[in-house]
Amino acid sequence: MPLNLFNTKNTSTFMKKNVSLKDIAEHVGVSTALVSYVLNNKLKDRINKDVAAKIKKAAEDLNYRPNQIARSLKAQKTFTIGLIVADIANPFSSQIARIIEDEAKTYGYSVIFGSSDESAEKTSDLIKLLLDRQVDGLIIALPEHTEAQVHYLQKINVPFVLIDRYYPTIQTNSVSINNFNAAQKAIQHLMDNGHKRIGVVAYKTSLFHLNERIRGAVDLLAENALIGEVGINSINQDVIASIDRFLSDPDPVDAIFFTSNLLTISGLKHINSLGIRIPDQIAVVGFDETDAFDLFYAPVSFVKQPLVDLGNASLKLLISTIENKDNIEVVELEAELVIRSSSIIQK
Amino acid sequence: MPLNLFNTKNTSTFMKKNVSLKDIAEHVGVSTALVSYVLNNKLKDRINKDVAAKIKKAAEDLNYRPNQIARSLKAQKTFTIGLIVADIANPFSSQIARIIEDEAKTYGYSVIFGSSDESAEKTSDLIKLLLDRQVDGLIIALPEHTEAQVHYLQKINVPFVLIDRYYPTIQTNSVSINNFNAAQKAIQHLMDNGHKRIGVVAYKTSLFHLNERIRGAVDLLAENALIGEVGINSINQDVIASIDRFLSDPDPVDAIFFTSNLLTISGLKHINSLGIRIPDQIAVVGFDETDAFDLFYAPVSFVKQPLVDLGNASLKLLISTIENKDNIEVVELEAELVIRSSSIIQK
DNA sequence: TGTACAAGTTTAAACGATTAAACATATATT
DNA sequence: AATATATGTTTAATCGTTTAAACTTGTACA
Repeated sequence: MPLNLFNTKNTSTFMKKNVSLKDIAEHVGVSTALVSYVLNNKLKDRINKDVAAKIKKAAEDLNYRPNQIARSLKAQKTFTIGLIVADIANPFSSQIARIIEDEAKTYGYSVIFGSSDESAEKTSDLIKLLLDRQVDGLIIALPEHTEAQVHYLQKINVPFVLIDRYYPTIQTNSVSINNFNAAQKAIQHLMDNGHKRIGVVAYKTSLFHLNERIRGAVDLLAENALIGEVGINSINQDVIASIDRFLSDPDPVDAIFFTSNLLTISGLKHINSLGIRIPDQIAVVGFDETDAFDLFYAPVSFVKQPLVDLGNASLKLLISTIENKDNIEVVELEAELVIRSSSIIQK
Repeated sequence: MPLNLFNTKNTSTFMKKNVSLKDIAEHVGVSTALVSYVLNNKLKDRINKDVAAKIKKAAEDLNYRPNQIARSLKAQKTFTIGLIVADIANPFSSQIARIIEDEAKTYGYSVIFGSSDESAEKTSDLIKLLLDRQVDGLIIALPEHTEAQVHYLQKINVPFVLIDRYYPTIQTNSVSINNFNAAQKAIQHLMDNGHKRIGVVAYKTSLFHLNERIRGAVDLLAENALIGEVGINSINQDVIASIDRFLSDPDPVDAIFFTSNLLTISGLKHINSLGIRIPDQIAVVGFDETDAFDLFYAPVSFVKQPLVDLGNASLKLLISTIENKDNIEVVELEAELVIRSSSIIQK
């Protein structure tokens, strides 16, 4: 076998060890305790200034960085929070994640995230994983059928905040919008613009927050409501079927309210493919913001959730729960209707 | 002050302590060492089966879960990786994040993420933060002017992989697409479709991977190239100026290649507002995928990066580096041109 | 009867930090 | 001179785990 001068394998055993308090202590000739006191600015008035200076210099010279794992173990606190969303690749989730990341940083916390894919089992697994890693608290967007997980978290007394989704029958910290009102804003707007027959495209789900959107719409539409139900695993197919049914109805729709961003996008694609003009033939209101709405030939009106407020409120609530605030808080924010041309008939 | 029967503050001092090996040991009446050996299936052939069964039962009954922080400290390994992206709220970043999350999980790793906002300083801070938390390795999408950070990581011998962006002059692990080829695919396609005067909208940056896109385009266009430069902090403004200049040129463009998703979206909005029809008056090719491209009246042709391959390759490379593979690997993947109606003139 | 070995378990150190308590030594107070 | 106080530093335990090494007891064999 030829000698390979460039083979770095042999040098790879050399791994620079991290500098510890012990290294500094030995370097200066004092105990690790003293080094710790100096670097943490404790016992300030007791410590010899020259020694303190020497220790600080040594820490600097050796490029000392405290091992947060060791700190966490001793302090029984990791300054890490777990964030469980449906799918970090979904813009709603990733925008929330970004807001929480920034807000967490201002409190000295880092974020470990996980995607549940709307699966209760994956949610369980993620909760366990994050708790095993000793996160100080959790922010969770729950999928369906996770009552057991919520009760478990309550039983073991872990700080957590539900975001976006929650169970109205279980008392927990939660931060969400008022989905009933949000839907009513959308429907009322369509009615105010003269639309009589309004279709609602919504998920077939047990999730309370999504059903509130339906309830808000139906409350205004009464027997005039046409509801299209969409399975989470057959979005395109069911959206198409819903729209087709809305149009072939004896009294066909003149407006459609889509109750999520994915439903809106799927619906707009189908309306496009049918050659139906928005808003002249059908008016449209969507839910949640995406670039696609801006760029659409008739910029899409939509219900805009206050993402920054949602993210910040959930983080603040979590931190105060971690810091021993013990009463439960339910934060409900109002969404805003952004009106653009997809729902306004030109005169 | 009235007595508040519902005040839970008083009970809040009760905090369920996590069950430790010591608790199991005391419960069964053995040493923690034995408990550890049993639960980790070590020394199998030496341990009394009845005792082992008792220990396992106790662990189960007490709902024992190993403290990963303590494990990490002892093992000098956290099974956590740090992911630094420009902005987790950007679809490109969040899609990559999702892929890395999934792939990491199959290796037993978790992901802590951070957004650099294209700032070299924030990148430094994030690297320090993540290293302080003892991540086993890093996957980083670097912003400009971060050579020092790369050299620092090399000096302290931390496993890391650069994704999307890298310095061709610094030997590091990296995973990216061939941006030169990607741009050429886009330009060649436009030329093949009879476009003669092609504008290229690109960031004014020192980032190699972005300049490769320009280089690829210019290589084919030669003196026919019209380049619009866009500052990262003035995207809309500069995109508008570039397009206006392209159009008012004595020899105006008949096609535009946008070299990122944000540039594409910004450009399409301006083209819309000018009432210019795509593809009849101007053909367009974008970069990276977004829902907005699908929904556009002329679905947008775009350069599609192999996100799944990028994510998986970077994670695999990182893991093998963590596990002591010592040679540097540069992975370069090919992007694919997805052709739709925005770049095809109807006959 | 003494030695070797196997079986089963414990001891103790280690990971890197924090911190109450103890310990020296010097200085002030009576 | 004896005692109190201030100053400066160390000792040792702790967080929860892992694991090499040591220890105990029993059994087999010469």
